[in-house]
Amino acid sequence: MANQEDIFRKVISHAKEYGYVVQSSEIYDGLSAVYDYTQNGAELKKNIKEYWWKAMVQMHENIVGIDAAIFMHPTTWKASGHVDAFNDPLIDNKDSKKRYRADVLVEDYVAKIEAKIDKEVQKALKRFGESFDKAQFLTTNPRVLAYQEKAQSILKRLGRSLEAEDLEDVKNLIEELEIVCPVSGSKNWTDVKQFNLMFGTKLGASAESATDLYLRPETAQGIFVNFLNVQKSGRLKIPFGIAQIGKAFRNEIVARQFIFRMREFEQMEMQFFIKPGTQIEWYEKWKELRMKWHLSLGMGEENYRFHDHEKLAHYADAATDIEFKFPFGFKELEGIHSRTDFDLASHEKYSGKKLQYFDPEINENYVPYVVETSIGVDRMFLAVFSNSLKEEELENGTTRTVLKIPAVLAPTKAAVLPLVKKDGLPEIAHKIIDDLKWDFNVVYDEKDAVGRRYRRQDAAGTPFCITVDHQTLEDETVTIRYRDTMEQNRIALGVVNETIANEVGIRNWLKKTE
RNA sequence: GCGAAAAUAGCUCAGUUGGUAGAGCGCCACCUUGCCAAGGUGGAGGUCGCGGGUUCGAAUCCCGUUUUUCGCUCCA
Repeated sequence: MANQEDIFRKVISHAKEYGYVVQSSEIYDGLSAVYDYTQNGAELKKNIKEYWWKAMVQMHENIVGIDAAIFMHPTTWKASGHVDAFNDPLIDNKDSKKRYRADVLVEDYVAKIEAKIDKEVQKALKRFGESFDKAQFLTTNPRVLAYQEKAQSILKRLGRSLEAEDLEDVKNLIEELEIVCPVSGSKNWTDVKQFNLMFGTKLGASAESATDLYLRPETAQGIFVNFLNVQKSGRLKIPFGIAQIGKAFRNEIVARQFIFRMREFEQMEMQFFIKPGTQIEWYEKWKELRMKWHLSLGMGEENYRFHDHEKLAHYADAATDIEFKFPFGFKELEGIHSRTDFDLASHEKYSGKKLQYFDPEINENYVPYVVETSIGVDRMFLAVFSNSLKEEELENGTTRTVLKIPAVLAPTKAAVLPLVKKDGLPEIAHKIIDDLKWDFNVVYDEKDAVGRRYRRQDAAGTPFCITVDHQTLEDETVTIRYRDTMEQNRIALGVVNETIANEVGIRNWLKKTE
């Protein structure tokens, strides 16, 4: 366990030292759970997104990509269920330090009253035997009636207070009912606080006329509200998918573990619209396809697993996570959900617009079902980065730090190194750079012994080093040195570009799982 | 948000009972070398997370605060 923590610490400090990730606003002591991607991190992130986009959009004739705005009409979030599901009134017990949802505490109390009613019924049943009329008993027994009245008045008051956002009254209610903490047994409560997991903001310059807006807590809704626009303009036939990459925002109570859980994060998701009744088939299909995508990067089959949800979200009828073995254990990397027609049907209801598809095969209109694949860009970044960082023991007893980022994703594809900085070697190296930079991110380095330069590129994650030496002057060949194996080959100057292109091309990587 | 621990140079860390801020690596310049890191010389870089207090004097003791890590809690 201590070892795991050490590894994670190394990952974080390596990310900083080699220009991948730093804490946001570091000079002002940072901002909790917000991180910036610096030069190499920005490239890696961009490459991850491109690898996903090409695999999903470019390689599927029936999937198109969109880019919806972060701001959306506020009603969107009522329709999606986020306004209700993301608003929790919470209260802490000062003695046990436990936190509860205030409404749940009250509801539990009511449940106890209902249990008492039930007990009365059981007692009566015993007393009167066969002739017992339960319905009549419930409407006439004075004790039961008193319980019922109490339960109802509590729930009414709770509902009223929550509706009016009168949190003080919710606390008063808890105190009046003398609800105790199940753990400490004490009535020593804090005030009730509202935790809204969506970030709110205002649209409109003046305060009076401004509209309350939310920063989107998921990108999916931008796809659902545009379902018909895209389907019609693209003349798309079911089954088809709409993909999107974009930022989402959640005001997490606890946001931690580096870039694993951030308040501002980026999602890559695809909503696949299908005929109702075919969802299981497509759900299984996408589970398989998405796992193949992950495995194509060669980061080790043993580092992935499916985790099926037992408790399903309000919108889903089947859900699984692809989990990855992060330095802190197996955690969710991607979610695959069968969302039914929940979202489109809900938007129909709230907007009053029909969001249906006319299926010419069966001559019928229907609200399509949806299977969603949703992966966190930042989590994917962390998966790639943490899995790539290795400390290797070499034969000569020394160790090397190497960042074995899959070449297709590596920020810098090659370093060009003159063996010495004289005899015209730097000039040749610069010429090679001038050619390669049309196609790849490349760097030049002439400082220090070449062995040390190799190690420097290893640690930065550069998969190839091209070295210009004195033989280059004679026969126009250079050596290419491979980061992962440390092997070198001598190749002709004329095939350098092609050689690298083969190694980093998306085609060759994605084909690995076909 | 609660509890615990931590914060000193870009990185990893040392700093004794409170007495003028250090090392290694890295970085920059020059010299030397030249195919798997750590030769030579010189140099830059820190008001010790921030604010307050105690003291003649605080990196060190006390209080507060911010950030990070771990545990709890939450996680559509």
